[in-house]
Amino acid sequence: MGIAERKEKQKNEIRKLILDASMKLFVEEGFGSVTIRRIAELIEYSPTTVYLYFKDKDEIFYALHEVGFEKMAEFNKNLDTIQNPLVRMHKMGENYLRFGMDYPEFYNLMFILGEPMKKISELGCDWKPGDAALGRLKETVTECMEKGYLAKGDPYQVSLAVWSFVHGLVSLAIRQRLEKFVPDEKMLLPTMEQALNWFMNNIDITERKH
Amino acid sequence: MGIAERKEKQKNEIRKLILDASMKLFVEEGFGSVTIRRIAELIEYSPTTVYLYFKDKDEIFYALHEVGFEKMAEFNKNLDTIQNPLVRMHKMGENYLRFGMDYPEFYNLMFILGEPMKKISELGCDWKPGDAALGRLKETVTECMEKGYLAKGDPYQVSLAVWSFVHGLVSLAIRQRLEKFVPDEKMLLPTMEQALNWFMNNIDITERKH
DNA sequence: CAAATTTACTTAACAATGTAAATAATCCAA
DNA sequence: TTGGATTATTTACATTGTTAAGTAAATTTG
Repeated sequence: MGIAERKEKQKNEIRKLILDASMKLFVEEGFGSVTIRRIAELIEYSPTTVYLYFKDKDEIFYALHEVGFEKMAEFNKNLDTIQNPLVRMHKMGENYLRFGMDYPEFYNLMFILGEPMKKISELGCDWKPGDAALGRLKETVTECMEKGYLAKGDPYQVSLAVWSFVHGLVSLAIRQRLEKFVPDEKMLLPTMEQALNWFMNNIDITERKH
Repeated sequence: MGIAERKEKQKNEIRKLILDASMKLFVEEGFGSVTIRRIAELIEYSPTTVYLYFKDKDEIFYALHEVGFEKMAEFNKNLDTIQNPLVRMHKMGENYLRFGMDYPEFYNLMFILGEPMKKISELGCDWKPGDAALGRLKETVTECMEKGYLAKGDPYQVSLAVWSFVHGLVSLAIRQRLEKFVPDEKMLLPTMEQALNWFMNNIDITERKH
């Protein structure tokens, strides 16, 4: 069926057009500027055409949020060579902080906004990108426990805690809740990294000397 | 000037009418249902009248967000009798988690949404409610350090870390990022409390035995 | 090859939204 | 009572997401 195949291909091409336009708006002007009409304008179709390729706007945001996870994965390429699981975990946290501060709009979409999640819950499927990301953290946590860097326990629980910690830092920062406490914007990331250091020092049982 | 005084009083009465209506909509139907037109409908004025008492919608949300902080303060009334600063801090965290899960819409407004913060940054003033809340945490942290429960260090830094941790938990939970990992909704708060326990155990230097 | 049908797209429209400008009603002092 | 100030409303604009109806072209069918 070369014919149905080409059809499918063309459909995907326009889908990609739409996503590229959405991405351009998203990256250059932020979440709020991604409107159906501006997307349509960019791809030179009528607004309603967009609805022939995506059920609604949330579906577009879901797609963008997946791209965000790919971008985040790039930040984590520097982890491969790190042998020590605790050092790797620390670096993972630093990457997370840096990603969030470098791409706040993406971070927003991935971990804060409701739009991508709506897609998931109505489709009944699960949050694959998030699951994969937390899975990688869990592996490292498990290794840390095995090698005696972290107290033995439920790696899932600890992963959740670590994630919550860095997410808390990033989300407070990018939602302007730290402005009063860290007035100098230049000091924001350093302060967060320092907090991460403190955290890592506290959970590392090999560092405990009192 | 009994006359100008009454004028002022009447003005405040209508302001209160508007805020009460906004609160009703906010509490009963959520953030998205607080629209100028529905507020006007409730108070039986025309929509534009609202603008005679509030510059814009964000100003209303700023007022609501302050009420949220008052509500949160009520949750913390059980702290007064707790002597041990570390136990108090732990309870503070539990209260925070419970408040966030009990009033996700308020939490949203207070710690996630941009609207109330916009008011602040354009007015150039600072985030008083947030400042006060973190201040109380800082006091407790300081006391913990003085009494040897926490390693000595910058209490501000540690407060930020503690806050980030609980905020991370709550915000991930109420923004549906934990659904995949904690499928049973009933287990959400217990899981978060367990994470808090783990956290507290790790930072408490009196508990360290290996 | 002609007719019927499906596909791809557009136009028009609806129902909201926040908000500004113009207009009307009300109130109070002179 | 009159006239200026205050307060409220009417009207309007520019957006938004999204649906329904219409159209033209491509494709399938007879």
